[in-house]
Amino acid sequence: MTSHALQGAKPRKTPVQSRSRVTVDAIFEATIQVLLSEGMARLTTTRVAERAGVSVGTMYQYFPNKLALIIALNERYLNALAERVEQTCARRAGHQVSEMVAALIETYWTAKTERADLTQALYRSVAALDNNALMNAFATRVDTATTAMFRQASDLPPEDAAAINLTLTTVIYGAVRNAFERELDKEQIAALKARLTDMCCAWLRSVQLRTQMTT
Amino acid sequence: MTSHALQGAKPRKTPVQSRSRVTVDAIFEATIQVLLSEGMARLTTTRVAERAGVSVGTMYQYFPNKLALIIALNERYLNALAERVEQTCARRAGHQVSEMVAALIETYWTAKTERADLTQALYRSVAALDNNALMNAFATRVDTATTAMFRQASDLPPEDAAAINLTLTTVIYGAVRNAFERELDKEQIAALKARLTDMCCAWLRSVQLRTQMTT
DNA sequence: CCAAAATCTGAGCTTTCCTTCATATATTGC
DNA sequence: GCAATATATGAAGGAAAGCTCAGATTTTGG
Repeated sequence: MTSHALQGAKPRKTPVQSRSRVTVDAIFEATIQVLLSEGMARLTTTRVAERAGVSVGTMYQYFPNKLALIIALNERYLNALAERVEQTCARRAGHQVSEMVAALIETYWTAKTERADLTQALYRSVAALDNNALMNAFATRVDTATTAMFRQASDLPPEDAAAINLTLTTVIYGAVRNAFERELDKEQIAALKARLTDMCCAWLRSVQLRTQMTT
Repeated sequence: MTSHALQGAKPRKTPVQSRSRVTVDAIFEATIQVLLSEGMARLTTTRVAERAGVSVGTMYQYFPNKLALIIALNERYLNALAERVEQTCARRAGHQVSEMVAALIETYWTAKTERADLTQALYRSVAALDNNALMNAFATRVDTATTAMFRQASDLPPEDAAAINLTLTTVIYGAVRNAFERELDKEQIAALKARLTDMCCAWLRSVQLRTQMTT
């Protein structure tokens, strides 16, 4: 089902000349703008093409259908996000868990905050896709990076990394998303971020205490 | 915008005879089934009516349009959920925060787990609506109940209730949702639930320690 | 400078689906 | 039993949107 869901979602043709690369970029940008101004329900191929300043036919030369366009847009965004998380993780090898958690939250939170409206629009567009594959692929990729990081924490038994990773990432990603779906002002958002970090660290300390006792 | 989004979403006619109440129930149940089997994208009025064993015209007698149907379905579900949370909250007045948190997680988690597939289908249907109003109304209602509960905790300064409530609910609701969107087996889900409770409690203890010191 | 390849165009075909309404049937109150 | 009211029907109108294709335009490589 997973592989089938992504079938026919690949670009029909890959741009080779520079003008077509410009075209594809324009289409992506137009998709974002339509998504923001009209919402997923009113996002049509004609509207996107019009906004991008190209004809519908051109759009269909690079995306076999509307779904493929939305999927490609999300892949683009998720890849960029995954790269940032991977960088963050790579830089924290050997540090303390608390630092790792803080860095992870920081990275994720900033990435989402930079374009909060886009973040929300994309969340919705994936939901409308009825397609788990996309998010799962991203989750797996990021999980690999974060688990590897936690395994190299200076103050954590490496064998606990996987379990701790699952808990932390679920809480962090979930909380961040929820924070953005509520309509909160900047202060509340900032306060939440600090408390989320606190909470994760408090839990980690309690876990560390427990493992010390049994040693 | 909020009020406008819900305009025309009210039932066109309220059932008065018992047979029509049966009809409306059948339509709701059919909507759920179509949502589960076909997904939001392929949910059409004809399909719903067919599944419900009524004609399209009948459906339009109670719901002015497709959107209203989806909204009504979600309202129904969210109201039931809100009631359960309110009950949970009412029963914990005067208890310790840790008990409150555990009860809140328990309630929320079970409600979502009972029909995990429906939970996910509804999450997606709201997303497709592009409608914050619905979720906001629910969030506000539940927040009132939980904040009131925390204000009556035996081991918490009442003035901290609001802030603590925001943090806890964001983390809990977010984490629960995220847990359901990942494809995890039952064991992992159960483990997550326990750790989420642990985490909230660990944080609360650290907050209590800090306020004790300054007193 | 020219042929081949790449890219672009957009009117229009087709499909899908929402919604209406004139008509028919069932229920209620008297 | 009979009017008034409530409820059900589903063919058909109409609008919206996805997608195609035959031909025009631009770029490239030699």
